[in-house]
Amino acid sequence: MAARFFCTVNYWLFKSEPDVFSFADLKARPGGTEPWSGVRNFQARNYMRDNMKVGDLALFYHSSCPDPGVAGVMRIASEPYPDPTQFKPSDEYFDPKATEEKPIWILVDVAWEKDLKHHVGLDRLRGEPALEDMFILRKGNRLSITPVTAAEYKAIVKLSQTAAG
DNA sequence: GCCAACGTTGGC
DNA sequence: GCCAACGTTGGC
Repeated sequence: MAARFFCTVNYWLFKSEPDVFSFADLKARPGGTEPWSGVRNFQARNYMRDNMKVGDLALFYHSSCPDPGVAGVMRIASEPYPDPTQFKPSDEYFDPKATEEKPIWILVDVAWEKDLKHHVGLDRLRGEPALEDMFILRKGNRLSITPVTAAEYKAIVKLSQTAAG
């Protein structure tokens, strides 16, 4: 085998309500990059703070909308750093318990990576045997950021290559 | 708008 | 540390 760095890529899934921030919105940002602000759940924060690496790939999932499902692929584009919205009293994500010295909420920048040929709807995710253990398909799951296995990621990209039907 | 399910808060 | 109450999420 040729010498190379052993560098594993991890896979993730990020939920967003497309009315608030969609995959198309991300793509339209300068450089296709956006700080993923507003996460106010400790488990989701910990994934960003402790487990993500620059270059990891993430599925962009549209939730709470007429056609929930995976809309595209993005890439983790920064190390974790404090979410600036926690410090701004005027911001809807302001947290009075957070200080610049002791921030509570952490984010990463994400960047548009690639479009998928077809949106992969929730019904198709649920119908795919390779995804039966997928985190977001488990009953009651509400986490906005979840890990995805390489096999799950591949299965979803494969589904995206064909239209629903 | 409904409701199941879950995370967080706060009284004790 | 328990647990009831509350707020939020997200599919339908």
